[in-house]
Amino acid sequence: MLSPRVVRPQPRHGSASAGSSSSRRHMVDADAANARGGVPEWEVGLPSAAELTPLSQPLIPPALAAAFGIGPADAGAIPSSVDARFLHDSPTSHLSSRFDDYDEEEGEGETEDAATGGRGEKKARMVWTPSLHHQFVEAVEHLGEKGAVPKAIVRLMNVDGLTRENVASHLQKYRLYLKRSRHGGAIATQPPQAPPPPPCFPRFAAQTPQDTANRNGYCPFVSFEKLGCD
DNA sequence: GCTCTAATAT
DNA sequence: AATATTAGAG
Repeated sequence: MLSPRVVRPQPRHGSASAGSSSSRRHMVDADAANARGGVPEWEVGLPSAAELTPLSQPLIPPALAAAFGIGPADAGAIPSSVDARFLHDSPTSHLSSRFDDYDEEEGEGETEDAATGGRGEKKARMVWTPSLHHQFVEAVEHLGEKGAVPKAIVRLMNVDGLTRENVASHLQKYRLYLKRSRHGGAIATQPPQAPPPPPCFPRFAAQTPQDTANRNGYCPFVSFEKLGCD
């Protein structure tokens, strides 16, 4: 029940700004997410399957939940805990979902603040899962170039807990991506030669050599190059 | 004063 | 690189 509302806004660097809206940020602990991506020791201390089962098999498979836009899975919202790789996009991707509800119990593992004096509240960053991004893109396209402003987008997406700031930030990047796409014709960071796609996953069109690198099939997050063009 | 956006920070 | 935060403009 630890409510992270006592967040300590550490003073930036001598900026005298005092207008922080106290809207709650709800995000998961970044540590949890980070741990997901970076555990190199899989083979050492693998927990028994019995431990994993209850976690990986909630009630409904994430993809299914996503398809129906329902559910505890919160398809679009689950950070990296749930395999976002299964949620490329859903047919009905504009139903509301939520990505908060994480702040409810995040106090469970918080121990460090006790040591440092109670000001160790960390805020997790939001994760734009493929589903969320898809909703985002749909909203943007529906609103048109002129209407696609953060506020409207947030409204259209109707995702609980999604803030205007979240969208604004994402939108900024998304626009950059669009610009770049138009300019170089394609993502000009890679040679026009099409790398021979080794069959990793049928559902994943291997697009970049990076995918080849990820031949274990795990895509932590699909960035704009891969997400954007829907 | 609010929202948008570009710049900047983490 | 992805997201957050700030700063300035409209």
